[in-house]
Amino acid sequence: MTTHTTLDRNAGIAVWRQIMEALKAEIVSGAFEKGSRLPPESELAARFGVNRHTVRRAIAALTSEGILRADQGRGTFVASAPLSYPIGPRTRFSEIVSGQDRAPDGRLIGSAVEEADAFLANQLSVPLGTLLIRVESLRVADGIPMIVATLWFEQARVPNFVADYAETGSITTALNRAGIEDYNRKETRITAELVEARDAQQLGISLGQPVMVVESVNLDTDGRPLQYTRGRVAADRMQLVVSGGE
Amino acid sequence: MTTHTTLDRNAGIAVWRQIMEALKAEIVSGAFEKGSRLPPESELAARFGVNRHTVRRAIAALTSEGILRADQGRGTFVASAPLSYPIGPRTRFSEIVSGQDRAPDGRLIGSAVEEADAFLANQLSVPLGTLLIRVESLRVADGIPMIVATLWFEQARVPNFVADYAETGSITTALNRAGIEDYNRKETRITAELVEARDAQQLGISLGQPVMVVESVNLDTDGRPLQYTRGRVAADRMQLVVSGGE
DNA sequence: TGCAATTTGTGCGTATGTATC
DNA sequence: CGATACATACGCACAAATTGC
Repeated sequence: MTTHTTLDRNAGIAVWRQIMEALKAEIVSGAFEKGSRLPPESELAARFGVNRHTVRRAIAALTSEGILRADQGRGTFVASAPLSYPIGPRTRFSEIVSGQDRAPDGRLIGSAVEEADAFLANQLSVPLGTLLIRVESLRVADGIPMIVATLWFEQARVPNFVADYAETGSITTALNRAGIEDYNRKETRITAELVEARDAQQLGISLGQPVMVVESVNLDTDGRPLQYTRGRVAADRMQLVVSGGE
Repeated sequence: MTTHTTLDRNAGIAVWRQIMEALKAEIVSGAFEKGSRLPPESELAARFGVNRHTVRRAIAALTSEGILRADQGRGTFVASAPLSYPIGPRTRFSEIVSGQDRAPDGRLIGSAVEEADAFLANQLSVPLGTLLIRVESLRVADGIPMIVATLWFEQARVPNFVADYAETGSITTALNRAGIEDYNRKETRITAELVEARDAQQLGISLGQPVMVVESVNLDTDGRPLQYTRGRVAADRMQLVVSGGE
């Protein structure tokens, strides 16, 4: 018995793409580890009830995404599982990405100075109306956009943040230059929404696709709120992982 | 300026479906209120850069979902805007993630015995073909459906689980009766998808809405996998909270 | 070394679905 | 409502690379 996706032939989504998503989902959730061999095409075709060509097209799409690699005569192998993003007190995008052998980058999309409204003032523990720096950034792994994030800082604490971030592409480094040596994740709240038009364009995904919305507050070493972040994560490119082990 | 949705011509997703999702996203995000009239088909066709037939097909699909209604000679109208509950910083369901299996109201939807496929065998560390109990359950809070979950157990370990769960409404209690006194969450993986038709009905949400997919494995006190769960959470009703302290 | 089995890669003909005009 | 062009999916066959005996 097949456990998961039943193929929908009249949904306006090509069968090869449905198979591609199904395979990606299995790889993401750990059914196949990195480097392991996939079942042969003929077997997958039988399992999905389609022609081998159709499976091949799904594999080809995943190959061009760098997720699979096929060797003639040997088999098809998991080249690099889609990124998983472990959430914990020391969550840092660049470390997570480089820890999975990918090249991280942070691109500055835009920035502004604005006054703290009630919500932000509460999140950052500052008086209403405090001047904040708002930064829009796109985080990229191996050239593939992963997260669109909006970050708020108290302007007085990191006056030169925008220039430093634009130069280095790393939030941690930019904060270091402002004299902030370390920080910890306080709490992370996760929900999902349909992607907004602007984010869809930045992430290069279609409208109507879901994104995970990750809200978090970082604390400095004194336990004072330093940064409030609202990230929108491309759901099909990344998986959030919460370790339950303690 | 109109944000131009880029239509992928060779993405394996039919153009009419991309337009359908784009329109749905606009309705969800409140660009059109309930009862308001959509632009005429010719105008939409021009905006998306497609033939009017293609727009008509998108509208037909939305009509069959009950989202739009077309009146000859008058126009196309928003019949029912998908409902959405605002998510605030004080959403209170954080316990459900850490103690997801102790949800106060668990309703048994169905159950079956099936053989472990490759994926489940791997997750549960059992041989391929091992008999598993699959349980479909709906978890409700304050009368509002929150999560549709599918749980798999090795049948030999909990032979009477279904009856016990149906009687008590509690997974923990049902496991206790099978002699399993305690278990721990190994890891939780979170991603987001568009809701499937069956889940949409159970959760009482519209098609096209996102759900958070929460996959987890529970270990018994010996560290052996006991249960694999795949929960679909109504994203607009619930927020997952991860504390940074772990 | 040879040879068979397995697995990916490729070509072609056909039927159906999709989108335009 | 056709007529047309293209993408999608299928079925069959065979070539090329790898592995194991």
